[in-house]
Amino acid sequence: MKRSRMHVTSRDVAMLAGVSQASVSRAFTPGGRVSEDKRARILRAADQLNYIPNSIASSLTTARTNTVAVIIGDTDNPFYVHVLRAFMTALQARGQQTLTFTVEPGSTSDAAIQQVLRYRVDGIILTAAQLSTRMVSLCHDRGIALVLFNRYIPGCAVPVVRCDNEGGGRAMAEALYNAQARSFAVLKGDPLGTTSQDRVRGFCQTLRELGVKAGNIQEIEAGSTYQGAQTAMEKHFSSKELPDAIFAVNDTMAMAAIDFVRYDLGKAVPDDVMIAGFDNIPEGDRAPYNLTTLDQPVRTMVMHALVLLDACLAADDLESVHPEEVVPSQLVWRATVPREPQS
Amino acid sequence: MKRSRMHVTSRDVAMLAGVSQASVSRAFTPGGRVSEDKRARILRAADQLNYIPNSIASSLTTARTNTVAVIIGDTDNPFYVHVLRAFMTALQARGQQTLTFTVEPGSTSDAAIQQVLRYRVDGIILTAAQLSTRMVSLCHDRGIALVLFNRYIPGCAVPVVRCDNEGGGRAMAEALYNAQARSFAVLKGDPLGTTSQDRVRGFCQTLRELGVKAGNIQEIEAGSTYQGAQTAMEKHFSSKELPDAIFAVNDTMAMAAIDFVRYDLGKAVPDDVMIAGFDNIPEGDRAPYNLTTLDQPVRTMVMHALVLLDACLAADDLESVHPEEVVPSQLVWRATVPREPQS
DNA sequence: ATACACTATGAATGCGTATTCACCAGTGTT
DNA sequence: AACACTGGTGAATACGCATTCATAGTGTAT
Repeated sequence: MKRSRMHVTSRDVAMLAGVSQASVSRAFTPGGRVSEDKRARILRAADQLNYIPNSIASSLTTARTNTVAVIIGDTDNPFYVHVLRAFMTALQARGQQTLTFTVEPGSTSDAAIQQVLRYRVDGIILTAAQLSTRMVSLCHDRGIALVLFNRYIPGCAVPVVRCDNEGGGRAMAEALYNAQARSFAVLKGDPLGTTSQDRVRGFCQTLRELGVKAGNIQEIEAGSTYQGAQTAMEKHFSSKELPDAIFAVNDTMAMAAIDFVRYDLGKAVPDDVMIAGFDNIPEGDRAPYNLTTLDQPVRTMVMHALVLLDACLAADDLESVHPEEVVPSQLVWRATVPREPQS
Repeated sequence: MKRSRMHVTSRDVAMLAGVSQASVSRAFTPGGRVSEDKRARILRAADQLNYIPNSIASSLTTARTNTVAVIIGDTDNPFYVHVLRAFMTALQARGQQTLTFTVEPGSTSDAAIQQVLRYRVDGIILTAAQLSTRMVSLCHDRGIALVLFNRYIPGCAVPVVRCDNEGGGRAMAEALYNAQARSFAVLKGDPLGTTSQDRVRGFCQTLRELGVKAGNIQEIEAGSTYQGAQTAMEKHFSSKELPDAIFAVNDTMAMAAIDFVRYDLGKAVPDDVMIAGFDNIPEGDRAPYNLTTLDQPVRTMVMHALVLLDACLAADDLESVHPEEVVPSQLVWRATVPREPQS
């Protein structure tokens, strides 16, 4: 008796409504051709039986699961948590399911993708995680849309949405230079991540173009987390002198740098050292930090990613779709870098 | 030609390996009875064809999707983000998929659950979100495991894992009282959330038992977010005097309170006012805050939740499973409440 | 009136896998 | 030598739905 109502199928509904199973299916399919009165009768019967369509079965015939996998590499970075939230919200609004995966930093997302492919997701969005080209072609062969978010694979034509990381680095270099900084440190993130690489490259290159000598640009591996940046700061600046400005490749690290400078060194930001970040996470706007940073327009980027996803889904030929959508970042002036030149 | 290899099925593998489709299925099923040499041959053929089993099809026959839905209500609270991460990690480690849903604060999770039920998830974990009893029975009738996390529905026998929120509130009341606080404010969270309710109740009740008059306990609706707490603080304490101690129902609000006291009022914590939170999010441990709070053992709670989930899955009769697992919180002494009585 | 376009409907079929059933070949037991 | 028993195997079937095909019904143009 419990069992009997555990699995109400379209057939049961059909029986109660006195129609064929096919009609029930049509009644629940948006474009289905059923007369209005019959549809009403069917819906009433369905309601009475507490019928809930089985998406699994439907996916089997339609070869569409209406599910998108989001693979997120760096859950320690609040920015990517916000990205995940934005994707979940946007996908939900579109009536799609979100299959979420985290990938340990350092390891590749191959296993996750392999797993995801079993579930025949319609598309995959990959943020902040490594990926082998083998997996790319695996997805490609299966006609599964794959969109990279803020990451790209050199020499591999995959749809990408990313911030203009290099441009952001450039802009920040100019901003700090204009604020009269002449010696610099860069807190670098994941060495394998193109995001960090590009930001650092843009930053350092621009500084050199501005005439800053290489000796005055200190590149520091900081592991991309708060902890990592903290220990890196400790290691480099406990005894040695601070540079004029520190550019952290993300806000979390910038916050660690600020905390270290203030609470361990007892110095002031920006008076003793300017500090800037990248991402513009909401936490950076709070009173203790008031962090000058570069805004990544998450919403816009997410939107672009989904548009790209749809394009892949619609295209019969995946070959035809592999654009690269590059969104500019924008400098957000706050208190950790003086706005006006100091003298 | 592209199409042809887009859907490699077990039948294709069977053909190449010269066996029946049934054997291929057995070769991929953990307990499947196949001879070793045949299994090897099958796996080789599968590898050659890039075969990936179709979980959708398999779910249709087994009535198991190996997928768990995690519904999260309060994505603004870092604590629940950590909870989500913990669940994702744990589920992944168990080889299960995570279907993630967010629910707008204020709205109920009924729609999300309805949606999730279509996908025939094996279980649902609900954190920080409202839920109607109607949905509970809907899940129940379908034999779908439902576990509430840090939330319960009064008068409804659903498996629950939660922190001893009331006990935590009590402990904090004693701690603050022992630190010589005599006037208090409580920053309350979601009025509908049992979490906030319980913490507040435990706190206030204990204070009264300690002899604090009701007039010296100020209950403030603060909406559970940083922003909410900030504006609540502004509204209540811009002109009026501060109490001896403020207990925020979660760490995020406590951080907002600290920031407000320091940066807007220019007063000191804990010298001018003690401030305590609840949850023990990692951010509270950083230098600017050093927040005294109550630790919720997330890992333990997540583990309990999954054990409960398994129990529901294993039980033929869902009726038999509806325990309530209550985990104690633990006071974490840091700097925002003086440890020794001030005398 | 006939042909035609179009809609509403049910019967039948297929999606890709797990599982049941029947069968067969060995292996040891009495 | 007859027996039960075990493990390996393929044919056939079921899972729940979408979709195709054929049929009947309705109206419009010829």
